[in-house]
Amino acid sequence: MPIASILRAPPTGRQQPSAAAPAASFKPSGVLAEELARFLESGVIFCEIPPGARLTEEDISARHGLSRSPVREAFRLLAADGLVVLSARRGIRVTPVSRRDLAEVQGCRIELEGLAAFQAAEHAGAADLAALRAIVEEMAAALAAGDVRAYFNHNVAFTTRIHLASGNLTLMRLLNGIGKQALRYRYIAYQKVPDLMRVSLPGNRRILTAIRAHEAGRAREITAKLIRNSWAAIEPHIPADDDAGPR
Amino acid sequence: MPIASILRAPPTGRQQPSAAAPAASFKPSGVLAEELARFLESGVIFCEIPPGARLTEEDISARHGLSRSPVREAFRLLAADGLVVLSARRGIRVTPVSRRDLAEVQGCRIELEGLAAFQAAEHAGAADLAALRAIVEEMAAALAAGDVRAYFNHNVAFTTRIHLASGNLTLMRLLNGIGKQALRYRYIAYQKVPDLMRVSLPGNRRILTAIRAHEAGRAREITAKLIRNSWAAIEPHIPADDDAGPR
DNA sequence: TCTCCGTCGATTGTATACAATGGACGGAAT
DNA sequence: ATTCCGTCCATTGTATACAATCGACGGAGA
Repeated sequence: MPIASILRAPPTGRQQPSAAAPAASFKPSGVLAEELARFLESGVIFCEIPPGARLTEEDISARHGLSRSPVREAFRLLAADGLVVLSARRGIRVTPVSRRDLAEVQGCRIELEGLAAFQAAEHAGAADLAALRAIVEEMAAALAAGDVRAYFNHNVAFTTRIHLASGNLTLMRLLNGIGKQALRYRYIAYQKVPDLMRVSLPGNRRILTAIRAHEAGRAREITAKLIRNSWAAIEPHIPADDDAGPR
Repeated sequence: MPIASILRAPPTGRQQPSAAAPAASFKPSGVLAEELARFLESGVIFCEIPPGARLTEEDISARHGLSRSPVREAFRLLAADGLVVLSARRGIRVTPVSRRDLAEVQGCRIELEGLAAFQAAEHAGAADLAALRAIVEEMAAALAAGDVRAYFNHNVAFTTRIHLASGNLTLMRLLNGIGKQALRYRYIAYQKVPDLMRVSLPGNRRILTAIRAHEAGRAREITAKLIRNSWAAIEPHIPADDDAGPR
């Protein structure tokens, strides 16, 4: 039982659960599969469930006191976002991190985030600009307070708001997919290299400036450069070769 | 019952089906959900199941003589590729086509296919080049024979082989997602504008030339231009505004 | 006639039982 | 001692039954 105490408390006990359901670990409000997916997702992103960890549907459903149906569906959702790898009848594994994977993810992100920034600069309205400005201030506050996790969250919000401002639903879908995978690396980055904040904030300010001025090409360039920066900062902290590594 | 006779024959009758299972419509070999997903997928791509059509899990499972479990999973797979839209408790609809959607898809494709061509030009080995050359010849043959559907299939194979040659698994995953959606538009294009073949073939030849010469930037440029061309050719054949249209 | 509310049907969400498969382990034959 | 084969176990794939929810329809009241 490798990942011991991470996902322990079953949450809800809806309908007619045969055994009594223990305490809650996430909100059991709406669709169980999605709630569970979000819960597991954050676990993976913040490396509370370590890369390469092995999971089973049975295990998770027992731990959370729900049936395999929503658990199974949740895992499919994670797999679609590249956070876990499903091997038929051989269990489920959290996608390992590797420099190669990092390179692929960041390479794609440069294109897609660049496009998002470009289109955001073209289409951004007053509401978008105001929201972005507000988020940047929160980032600045988090930096001043030295709160890495808060900075990280606001940074993610900033990025997401740009995606929204692009008005391109398909692009958002793609970014959402790859973004989940990228978030794990981004979190590792801020955790290992907190000083990244100092580089990131001015960069994001410049992106906002470019968007406000409707300078699409420049917004794209700055975005790309920022991703390359963080890429370079992360890389030393990722094991050199995990893809063909031990199982 | 709108989409009448398209998906009629149930396929397998595995395990203990309560009623006798009619004739097969797809191969029941391995994992039912994936087989079914591929079957429905091609139905959507080739517009045998028309855009905007409404489907239900019950309906499909009855038609194919299998339970809702694999059907449900198949629809999740299609949804992940953007081919259908799931509305909780209100049924499933084939993603409508629209000029706006087309613009989004093609915009993203320009970036991603461009990146794939770029990286393919960097990494392509002898095997990749040989395969690409062979496919181009098949495309030429299909053009000579005036076989639109064959040309389309080979064209898709060509694109896919470039993705493979890029060696970027993450990029392939993204392209696979958006690619499915794009295929529908690409098929409409070749169906409505068969002459597109005449423009497409030389363009693909030039991409191959650029890849063979390891001219990554040029490979990207030509790819982007080719997509823009087909985009322009398709657009007039898509209804102007389907997104906010009638339900 | 118009509006509001309750009932009902259609459809998906969830729970559970069973089947099938792939790998690990152990025993027998060489 | 080594290899091959058969059995068992873990895990997912599939089938089915039941619950919950959304929307539509119709009736009662104003």
